[in-house]
Amino acid sequence: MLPNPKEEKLDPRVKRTRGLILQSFSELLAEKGFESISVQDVTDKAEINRATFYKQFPDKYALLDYSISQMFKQEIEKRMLNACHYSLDNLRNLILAVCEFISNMHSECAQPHQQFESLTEGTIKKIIFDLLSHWLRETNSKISTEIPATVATWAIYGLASFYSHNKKRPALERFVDEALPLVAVNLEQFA
Amino acid sequence: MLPNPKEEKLDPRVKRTRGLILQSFSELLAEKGFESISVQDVTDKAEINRATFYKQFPDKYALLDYSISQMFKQEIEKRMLNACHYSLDNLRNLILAVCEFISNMHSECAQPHQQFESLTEGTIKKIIFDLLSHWLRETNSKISTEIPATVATWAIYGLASFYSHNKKRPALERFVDEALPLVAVNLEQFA
DNA sequence: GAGAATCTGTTGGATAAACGACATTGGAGC
DNA sequence: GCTCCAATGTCGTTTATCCAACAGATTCTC
Repeated sequence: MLPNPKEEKLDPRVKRTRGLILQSFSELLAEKGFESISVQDVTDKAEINRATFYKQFPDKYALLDYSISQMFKQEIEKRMLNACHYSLDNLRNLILAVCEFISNMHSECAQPHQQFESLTEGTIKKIIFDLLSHWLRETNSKISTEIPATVATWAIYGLASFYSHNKKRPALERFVDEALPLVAVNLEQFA
Repeated sequence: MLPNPKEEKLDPRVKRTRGLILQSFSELLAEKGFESISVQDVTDKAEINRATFYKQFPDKYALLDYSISQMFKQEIEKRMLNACHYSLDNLRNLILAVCEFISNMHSECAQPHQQFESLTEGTIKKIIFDLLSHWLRETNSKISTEIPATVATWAIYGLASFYSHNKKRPALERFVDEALPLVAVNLEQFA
């Protein structure tokens, strides 16, 4: 993965511990709201020591961040968006991915409150922004990528949020096709 | 479990490690023969260090013993045979359990050679013998339990082995019903 | 049958996890 | 207000796991 060339050789113990924490955390999220999940709950279910949790994460908010980024990055990798370049089709796939990810998040979590969403929003947008910046810089154009990437990031996230909150969710493909040009217009100079 | 009142409070790390080893070992047994499974194979699949394996088990034969006992004891516990006493019905259930366990072992392992069987035979018989001894001693009869338990153990194992090797396996229930009296006759004095 | 490759069982030193304990915080119930 | 209880975050010590390396044994290959 290009934008994430780290954590290859990681101590197996750390890998194992994080895996157990992530697993039990996501199971707990399916049971109850984030705020009512304690670090105790997580470590009990994961069968690890509470002190070990704090060696891996400062607190449960850091765990939430890490958990969301891992899942979202995994989604990106699965669609091979991390290993490619900017194109209208890839942009379309990215928007699709974000819409589906956020929708799934809402359906898998027991209580996806507004507060929960605002906690995850920044994490997700950061990844979108990094990916878009990577795409745009790759074109070697001399235009600054920061502004266009920012606009596109917020637009994409906003679309996905809107879509996932929509009671009568329209067909996703149609929705994305309708929204795509509005996002792409600011990126055309990189195509 | 009465005949196994040990290993309650075990270091979580040890529990985890053994679990990973057992899991990957049984997966490997489903792929290839015991002799062609190396300690390397097990630790690679389990994602633990090879030195860690040797802290838990002297060699792969010890792992086989441990694995078989764990699975067989679990089967016994599932049928609640460990928490009860001697009766014709319980004896029948025990024979059923042994027959099914050995049959399953043969169907789940890729290459259940004769050599493999002789390695597991002693382990299984030990557990049967201990359980029978436990049952018989519970009756408080003054008769020595050693001889009757030995005879019954070998008979039961022999029946199960015969059954599992039979090409045209008869209905298990019928088979056991036919064999049951021959085993029970030596234990009637404890009923 | 010589050489290469693989597996074995073991070691010493580094590091992560377990454990028990502690002071602090914040909420629930009275 | 108050007490009680549970969760938090931190610490020092002990223990299990990791890792690299080793010599010896076995198997493969040419």
